[in-house]
Amino acid sequence: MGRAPCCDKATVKKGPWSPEEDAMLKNYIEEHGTGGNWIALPHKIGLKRCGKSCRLRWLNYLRPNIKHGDFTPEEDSIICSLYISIGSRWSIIAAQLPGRTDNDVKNYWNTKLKKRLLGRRKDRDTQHHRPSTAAVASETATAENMMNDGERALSASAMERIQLCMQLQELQNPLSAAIHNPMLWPTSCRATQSNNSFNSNNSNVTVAEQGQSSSMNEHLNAQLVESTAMDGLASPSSAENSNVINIEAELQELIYGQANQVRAAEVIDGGGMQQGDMDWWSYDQSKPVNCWDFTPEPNAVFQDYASVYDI
DNA sequence: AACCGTGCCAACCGCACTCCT
DNA sequence: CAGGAGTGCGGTTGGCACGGT
Repeated sequence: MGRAPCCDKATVKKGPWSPEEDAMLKNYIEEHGTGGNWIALPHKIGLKRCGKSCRLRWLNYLRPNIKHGDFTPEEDSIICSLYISIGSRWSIIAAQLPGRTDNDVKNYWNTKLKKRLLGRRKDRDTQHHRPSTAAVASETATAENMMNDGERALSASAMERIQLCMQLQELQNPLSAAIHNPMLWPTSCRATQSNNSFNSNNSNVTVAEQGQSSSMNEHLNAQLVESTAMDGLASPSSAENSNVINIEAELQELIYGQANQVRAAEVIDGGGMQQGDMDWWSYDQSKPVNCWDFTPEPNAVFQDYASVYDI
C-alpha cells in the first residue's frame, strides 16, 4: 500500500510556471513567509499548484540571491572534490556554493562536469596516452580484456575507482567515513587536517566516535587493499596511498588535461606531503587555485558539512 | 525549409526521513 | 511507541533551443 499523494493531482497545475504564478508566490512568501507548511501554501495564495512544486520553485528560482549561469573554476573544483568525498549528496555540495541550488549543481554535474571527465578520458584513451604508473597500467590492461573499444578501460577509470571508494564508505557509514577518513579527502584537506587536526577543531566529535572512525579507517583501508588486489592493481603495500593519489592525479588530468603523475610518484616515493599536494585541482600549475582556500577557513567546508549532520 | 539529434534545464516523482500527536 | 503529515533529497523526465544534415 503506497502513501497518499500530497495533493490532488487531478486539480493541480503542472508544467512551467507563469510569471503571474511566480509573482504571486514570491510576493506572498516575502510578505508572510512560508508559514512552515508548504502543502497549505498554494491554497492560501490561490495557486493551483502542489505544495512541493511551490517549494521547489521558491528554492530553485524565486529565492533571493540565487545565482544562475556559468560555474566558476573554483565551483567546479568544489563540486568535483566533494563528489569524490561524499558522492551525489547535491544538497550538501550546493550548500558550499553560495547562490547555487542542489538542482543546479546536479544538472551541471550531469550535463557538463561528468562529460568533461569522461570526454577527456575517452580522448586520452584514443590517443593511447596512459598514466605512467605501473599500478594504473596493470589495472587498465586487465580491464581492457573485458571491454570493447569504445568503452574500454572505464571500469578501471578514476570514475569507477571513486565509485568503489564511495561504495566502501557507504558500507562502513554513509556519512562519517568520508569525514573521518583522510584517505578519502582531497590532499589539500589532508594537509590541512595534518596541520590543524580536523577532529580536534570539532568539539562535537566524541571519543567513542573517534575510536570508531579509527577502526573504521583500518577496515576501510583493508577493503581498499583487498579490492585493489583483486582488481589487479599495485601491490597492497602501496595501495593505500598510491590508489587515492593516483585517483587525484588522474582526475586532475581528466578534467583539466594536465598530467600530474610526477607529483604522485614523488609523494609515493617520498611518503609525505609535497608542495604539489595543495593544488591538485588547480587549473594552472603556475597559478594554483586551491579550491579550499577561498573559504575563510580551509576546513570550513567539512565543518559545515559536519554541522549539518551534527557530527 | 524541414527534419533529426543532442544538450540543457526546469520540473516532477517517489522514497526516506523528521516531526508531531 | 506507532502512525500520519509534512519536508528534503536525489533520480528521472519533458520539452525547448540549437546546430547539423
